[in-house]
Amino acid sequence: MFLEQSGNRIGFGEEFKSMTINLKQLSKLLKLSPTTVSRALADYPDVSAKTRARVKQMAIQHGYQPNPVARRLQKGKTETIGIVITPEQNYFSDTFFIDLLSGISNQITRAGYELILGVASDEEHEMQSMRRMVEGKRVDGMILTLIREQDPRVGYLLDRDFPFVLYGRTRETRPYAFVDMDGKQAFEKACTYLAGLGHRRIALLNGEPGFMFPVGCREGYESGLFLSGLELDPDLIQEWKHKDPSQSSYRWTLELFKNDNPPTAILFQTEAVNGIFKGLDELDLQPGKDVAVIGYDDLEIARIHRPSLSVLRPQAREAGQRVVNILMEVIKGEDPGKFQEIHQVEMVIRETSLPPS
Amino acid sequence: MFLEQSGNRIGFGEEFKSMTINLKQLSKLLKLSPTTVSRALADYPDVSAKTRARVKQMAIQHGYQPNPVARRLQKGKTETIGIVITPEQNYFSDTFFIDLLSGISNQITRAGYELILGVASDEEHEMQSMRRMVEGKRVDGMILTLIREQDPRVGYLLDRDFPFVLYGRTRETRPYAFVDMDGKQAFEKACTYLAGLGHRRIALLNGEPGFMFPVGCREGYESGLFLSGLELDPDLIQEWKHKDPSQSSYRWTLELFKNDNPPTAILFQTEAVNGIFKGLDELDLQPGKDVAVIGYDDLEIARIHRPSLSVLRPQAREAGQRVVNILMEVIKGEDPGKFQEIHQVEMVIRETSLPPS
DNA sequence: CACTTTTCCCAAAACGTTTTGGAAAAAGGA
DNA sequence: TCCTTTTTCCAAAACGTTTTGGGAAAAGTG
Repeated sequence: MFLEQSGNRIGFGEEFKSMTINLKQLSKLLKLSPTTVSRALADYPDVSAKTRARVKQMAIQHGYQPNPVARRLQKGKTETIGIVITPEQNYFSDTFFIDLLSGISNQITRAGYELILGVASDEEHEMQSMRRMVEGKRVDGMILTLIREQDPRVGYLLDRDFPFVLYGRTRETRPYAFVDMDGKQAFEKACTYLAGLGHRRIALLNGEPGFMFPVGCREGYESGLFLSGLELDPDLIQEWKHKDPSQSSYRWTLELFKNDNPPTAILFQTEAVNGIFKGLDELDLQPGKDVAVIGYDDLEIARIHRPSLSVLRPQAREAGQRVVNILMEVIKGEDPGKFQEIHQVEMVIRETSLPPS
Repeated sequence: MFLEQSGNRIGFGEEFKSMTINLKQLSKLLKLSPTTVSRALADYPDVSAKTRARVKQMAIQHGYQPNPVARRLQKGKTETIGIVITPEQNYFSDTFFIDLLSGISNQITRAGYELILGVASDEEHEMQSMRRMVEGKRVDGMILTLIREQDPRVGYLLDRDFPFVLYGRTRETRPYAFVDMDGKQAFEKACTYLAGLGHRRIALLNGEPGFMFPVGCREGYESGLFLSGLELDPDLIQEWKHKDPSQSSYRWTLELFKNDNPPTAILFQTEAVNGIFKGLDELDLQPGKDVAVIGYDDLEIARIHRPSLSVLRPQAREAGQRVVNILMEVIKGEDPGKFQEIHQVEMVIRETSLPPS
């Protein structure tokens, strides 16, 4: 018979190698059946307190950890979550995203799950990477970020009833789970704040069209203007491109002040700050002094810049943790429609949001 | 008996669900044994060309993909690679890192493997996350980045003979596999180039001490000075902190020009460019005009800045791919000592590297 | 035709768990 | 004491593959 397994004798100088004990080996050591050992470790009530303690002690002593692959096969779950990121879209210039990822990763680890990562260069590869995970039975659930207004990924996953949670929202009538930042409320707040300071001409540099987030930002901006009794001027609104935030925002800034009646305040995503500040500098305008500015996202640059930048600060880590907790519920079979969270965004007033001069 | 499995009948409106065929089910459809089907798909020579074709066709038709978990259990391999990143160290402000990750991810996918990601907030959690992967038998190999001069992770992995590849190097006498950028050659090249233009006072803002990369940079810098017949002035050398690249580099820049004999050129990592440019701006010095500057890493800011920034450009994607290919060899049992690659770094001359005025 | 070789296929074992469905032993109740 | 209930354990099945070790049929060979 082949039942004898290579033992776990610890030799000299080899303390670390083959620190890998089996359930079978462990049970042999304990003179118990594998069944009992497994159940003891899983705290089943049908194993006596005494043996349970004995098993656990021995397990610790020998550093036993159940082989996750075997467990996954038996349990019929991969205990794995997938996420696909796309560098082209300038994700990583943003400490915000790493915070989100950090929250996601830690919470997944806490649940004993794994996070597998795909890096896709464009929309097509993004889909391809996701399909590999889903159809290849490599994950139990997906996390989606950087959501587009029309996002084929969402339809794909809904069609096959595959568990997922969005960080963000999309235009889709079927119920799905998401965690999103309240961009609308944030921009409304920033806008009314500036108006309250006396600003009458407030410009908005919005995110790239096609994505969902800028939609809310614009809504908040318009609502903020309305609440403050200000009129909307299309000349004061523009979008920047994900591919080159600085370049497009720089050009727009120059454009903006050719206006007969230029703005006294600008709202934008902090990612685009370099271009805007460069543009202002070229026009001999000082941010915070000649023009009030508020950015969305509290990046490092916002804190270290002089004058320091007033910002809207989303809580990325917390959001990441919520995404994971929700995904776990959806995987368990809970109705995804129950989980639709919109998180408030804090405003941090620093030095660039003064009244007009 | 329980051998009967739920069939794979495709109903109306349920085209997508349970697109999940078994090897057993597939073999039943083909009226062949699971053995033969498995071997046919794996191109074993002991299955006739005709049946092989028939099997493959049917497999495609039903979208059969072997369950990776089951395969991993049988093969005794996880087909998974682990990596742990640490946000504190400002990784992600760097498009360089996402390029590296992109190369790694794509190559891993090509090999049919998975990349699992850990995000650790500090050194301790970094180790903890790696131990979970290694001792929990969750990965076949590890990729290490941001290597320290004394790096406990390397000793840990060497001690237990666990396959790994470093992106970078460390002080360790036992042989191990690594892919590294030739920081020494790069800084030497930049330094001699500047000296060739006529610069006599060249400053270096180096990376944080304790990490391995700055060691090579400094060597290259010193060697470049020496080759150009210039003397080393300790006042012209400083380190910045990973925690706040901009802040520390900003302060250093101001300090630097209090010198009686200030530099006419600066070498640094592009990550720190914001602080340096801010400092220069405050001193009314124009980069490229009053002070020549060359950065290490071709970040977006380097290209869009006016004047555009001359840089040293490491090929991150290619390096990532090499790391994975090497790791696969090491996992196969090849001697890690055979794989020690140092990649050349290209210099891109743009507008900030002119002769002294 | 009888023997050997080659071609083609398959049953069973194995990977390391968890779950199922008891069964033996101990305890409780009369 | 005898029956019932509770406690405590375990053998076997199952998860879905790949690998092992043949074995039957077909094809050569003399």
